[in-house]
Amino acid sequence: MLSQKAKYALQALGLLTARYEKGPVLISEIADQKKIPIKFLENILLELKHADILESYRGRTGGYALKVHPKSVKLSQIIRIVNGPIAMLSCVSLNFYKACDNCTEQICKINPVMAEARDAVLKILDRRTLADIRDEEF
Amino acid sequence: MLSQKAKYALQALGLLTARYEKGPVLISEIADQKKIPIKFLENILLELKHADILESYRGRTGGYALKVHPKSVKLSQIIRIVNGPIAMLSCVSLNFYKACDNCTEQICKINPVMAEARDAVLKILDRRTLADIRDEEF
DNA sequence: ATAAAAGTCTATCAAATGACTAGACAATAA
DNA sequence: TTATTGTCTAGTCATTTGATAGACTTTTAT
Repeated sequence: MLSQKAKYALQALGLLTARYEKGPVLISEIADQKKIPIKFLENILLELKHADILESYRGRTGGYALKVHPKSVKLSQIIRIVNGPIAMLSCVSLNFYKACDNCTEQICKINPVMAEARDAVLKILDRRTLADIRDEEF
Repeated sequence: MLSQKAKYALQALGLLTARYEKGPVLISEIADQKKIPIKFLENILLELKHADILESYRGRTGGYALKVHPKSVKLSQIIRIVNGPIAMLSCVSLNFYKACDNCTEQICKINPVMAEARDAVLKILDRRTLADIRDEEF
């Protein structure tokens, strides 16, 4: 399951995508609309900024905005930033690989199944972008 | 990511599948072979017994054995027992559904993507059974 | 200038979860 | 009848997660 943080991140990005190229949005506005604790949201947005997904402006007319085109950001990328590995086992992770420490056997039958599962999810999450979770406008 | 517990469960089941219809296997033997802390493994096997996947025998010739045919146990089933939901969001879970509490919008764009992702994993995990992760024999 | 408004950053906290352990108990076969 | 095996409840300990506090910096409107 995705963490609450990851869910919040996706919700915030849905809003920011709808506002793409329409000027920065206040953290407080996002927090209000999406019912996210504001200080928690601050951390999340900052992390996404550090990952070059968002850009921010300070001062009176400040706020957050998408830094790149919505279609250029895969959902898999977002999830990796705010939630970590997508694979079910680290020994099968493409971006966070780590060998199993108790896997004595050369031939593990679990590994290939989990690799299949990983590919199946990635087939979805690599094809879907921020544009796909963009908030409807009113 | 699957918990350590889930990983241990799958490893233990790989061994028990190889021993299917060959009499009960000691917890201590499984723990040794798979390098799993024995008391932790006890809990896991007990849980799988309560879920009717395993059966156990006490006393001198005791131990654990698969209760049903390996091909009749889907990996998705095991994961749900020892790890919980397979879906990335509870609002998209088939077996552990729970509505989002901060989802004010009628139309959530995240939900359908996560449903797709869930279906993609399940396509693998519903088709694979214990027979697919059965330990090789020597 | 300067005050108000915005994001930045570090630190902290409580609660939940995860991984594991202890130990008394119950059943069974030799 | 006793050694061996599983049963079960409870507890510990470390880590992660979700959330908060508050001082600080930057920016803009006046």
